[in-house]
Amino acid sequence: MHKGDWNYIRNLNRRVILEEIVKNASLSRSELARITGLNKATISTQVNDLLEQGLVIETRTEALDTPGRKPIIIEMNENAGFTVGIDIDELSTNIIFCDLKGRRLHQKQLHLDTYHFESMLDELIQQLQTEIGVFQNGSSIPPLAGIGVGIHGIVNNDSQIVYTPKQQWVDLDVKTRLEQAFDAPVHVDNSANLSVYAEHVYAKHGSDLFCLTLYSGIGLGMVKDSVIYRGYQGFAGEIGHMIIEPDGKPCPCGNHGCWELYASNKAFFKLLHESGDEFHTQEQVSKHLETTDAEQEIAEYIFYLSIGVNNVINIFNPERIIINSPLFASMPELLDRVEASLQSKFNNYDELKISGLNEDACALGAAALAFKKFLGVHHVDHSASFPSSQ
Amino acid sequence: MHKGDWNYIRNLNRRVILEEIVKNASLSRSELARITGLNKATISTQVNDLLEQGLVIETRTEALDTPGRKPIIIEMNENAGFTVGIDIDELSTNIIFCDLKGRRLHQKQLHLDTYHFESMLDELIQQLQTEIGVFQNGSSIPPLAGIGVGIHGIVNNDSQIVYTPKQQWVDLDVKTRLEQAFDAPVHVDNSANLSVYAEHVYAKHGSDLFCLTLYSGIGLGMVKDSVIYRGYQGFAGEIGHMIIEPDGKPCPCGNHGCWELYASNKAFFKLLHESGDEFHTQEQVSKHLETTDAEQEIAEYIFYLSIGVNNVINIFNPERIIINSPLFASMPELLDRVEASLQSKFNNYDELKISGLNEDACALGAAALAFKKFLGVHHVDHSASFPSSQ
DNA sequence: TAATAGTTTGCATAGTAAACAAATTAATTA
DNA sequence: TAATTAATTTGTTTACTATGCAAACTATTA
Repeated sequence: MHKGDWNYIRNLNRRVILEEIVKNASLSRSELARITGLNKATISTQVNDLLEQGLVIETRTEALDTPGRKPIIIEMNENAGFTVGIDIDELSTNIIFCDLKGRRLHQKQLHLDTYHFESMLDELIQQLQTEIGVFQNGSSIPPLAGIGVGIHGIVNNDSQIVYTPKQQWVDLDVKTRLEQAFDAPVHVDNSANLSVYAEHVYAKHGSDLFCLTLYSGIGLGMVKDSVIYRGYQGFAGEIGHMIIEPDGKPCPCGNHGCWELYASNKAFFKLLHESGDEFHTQEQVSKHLETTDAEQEIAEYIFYLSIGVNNVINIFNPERIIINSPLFASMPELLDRVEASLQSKFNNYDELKISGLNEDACALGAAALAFKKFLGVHHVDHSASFPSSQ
Repeated sequence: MHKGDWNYIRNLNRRVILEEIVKNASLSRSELARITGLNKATISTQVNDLLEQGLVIETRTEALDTPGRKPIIIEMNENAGFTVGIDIDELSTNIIFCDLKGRRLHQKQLHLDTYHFESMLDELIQQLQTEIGVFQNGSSIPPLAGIGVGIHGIVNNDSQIVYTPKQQWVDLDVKTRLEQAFDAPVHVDNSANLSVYAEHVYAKHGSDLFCLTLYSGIGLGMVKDSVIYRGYQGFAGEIGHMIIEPDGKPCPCGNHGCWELYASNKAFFKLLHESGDEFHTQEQVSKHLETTDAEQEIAEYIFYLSIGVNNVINIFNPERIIINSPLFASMPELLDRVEASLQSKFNNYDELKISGLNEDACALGAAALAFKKFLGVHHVDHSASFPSSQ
């Protein structure tokens, strides 16, 4: 708990005002005063400061059919900066540029050899420099406001990579290297954390939000009161290694019967494989399922997935759970079967839904994190501007 | 996010100061200034306000062997109030009186017929009035500062009882009745939440704390940054119904293989019963185990308990987990066996320990909650005054 | 005398209320 | 129809206030 002096309260109110400007695409000073409860005079001084800093701009409105002076609209200055979100996965690296209104400006998929960390990093920096150069087109307007990086592994609370199961990275520092290369603040976090953060930022805000990412493993991201839950050392969310089958399949983690051996997307592929066919992409699987009945495999998969979802619900009583999974994206009807399996009396949640962000969630969340840090706000609400390519 | 004005900042600093006075049994104004970073003048005005309100008192110190003026010690005024914590369980109701320094003043065990809610409440109110009368001895000094109530069931965020599995209470209001009877604020919460809160308040503060209560069921209480995690509607922590054995034993909740069917204290009793002997109290069990080898039952119990503990660790990456269990209280050596079973690479926690508060945790937490609300602080640290009977 | 505790005084700051200025629509009047 | 007036809303200015801060001051004690 921090002491309060006039500097503290000034920053607090600045934050409150900025958060509203971010949330509501167009606001006048008097609307800000109404929404925040702050005095009109206070709003004026604070907004004028933000104008001087170039963070926001004034624009005119269309004529209104109400009497009285027309309001001057305050909005984010798009030329004040842009953010970059990077999702470094084993096989492909997803890069998304966003403007300060949260809109997706540019996107690129890189294919880096992630097994050699240093050369991957060199390659990433070089390619990113090219992309930024093209985007800024010679000038340096808008400037780079910050970079967010998602790692599929454990990242501690100081943006340091602790461990990644796929590449076996141990204690590596991507933050410092990128900060030196781009002279902008870099924030690194676990991909599940950034995915849920993206869902949080681009969806209507509730008190809490949980996001299950089902790919080669299972990740759980949790947002409570706009804060990502990271655990004591940033290790939270290793829910894939929740044991749901004692003496079950052996897991590289050292235990038996971990959830992700049964309910990850990879586990589903394996189930199909055991029944004969081999698949490597979701498209192949979807096509296969159109013509072939795989009721038994699907039933088994849903059975185990539902066990874990039941557990998450009983532990957290979440308002909303979002499932980010290629399988569910292509077969949304499976969701009903999961919901039907949640039979416990104590299962209490408000909404279970499928992600609309899918594979881009992590990179978008990374960009949103960079944005949040750049502005110094606590809450980012970009629900008004869904991050389409346009 | 609230706006900041002079009133906000004044309360903020008042809270910071009060929290330090609560935490450190004896502090002078100048020490407060050093600790909080606030100016000496600010401390003086704020402390003088607290003195006027009668919340704190000044006492003299012993002679120090340092030069300079002796400090005036500020401490909580014990005559400013006392709190009551009530743990309403199926068979017995535990009542603890605490002073404003967190010390246990008085304790009483009541045996109420909890199956008839209304008559239980009448009886409770009457007995409590007697207890308070005896304690205050005719006068009304110290006054009753607040009452906390722990319920073994689901309590929503408005202190309303939603459901208790044992007594089958549904949608009942204990708060209003007690507030009318005692003219003091009443706060109701789930017993696992209050138990972890007690551990938090009476232990050295860390960033987070998790407490597993193993009695007839299993409860999980979570404290993060001094805030009890309650979930969306206050239903969080129903971890006893986490499924750890698919198609396992049937549970009244509607599912199969819930954790508490395998790892609650009751489940251990059942295991022993299945092997021949029947026990009803922990003393009987402890005595039995002194003479009889029950290696097989213990091994099975530890096996299932460890699965759930593994899951908690992987989901939360907690700093500390506390086990509150009659079995572990009488056989602390079992803890090593649990720790030995946590084999996952990802198991990351700092400390797994056995509760020192045991059956009193809930009532102490209830009293601490009442204290917190009474003072209007966010953090309560009573680690200096372990709540012994003296 | 030196050191430490605590108070007093005057100042700086940022928010507030209220008055004011500006801009715009709607109604009224010439 | 055109000009005037009223009403309404936005945003700024001004005087004021509460509170924290720094520094000077008083009090107390080895």
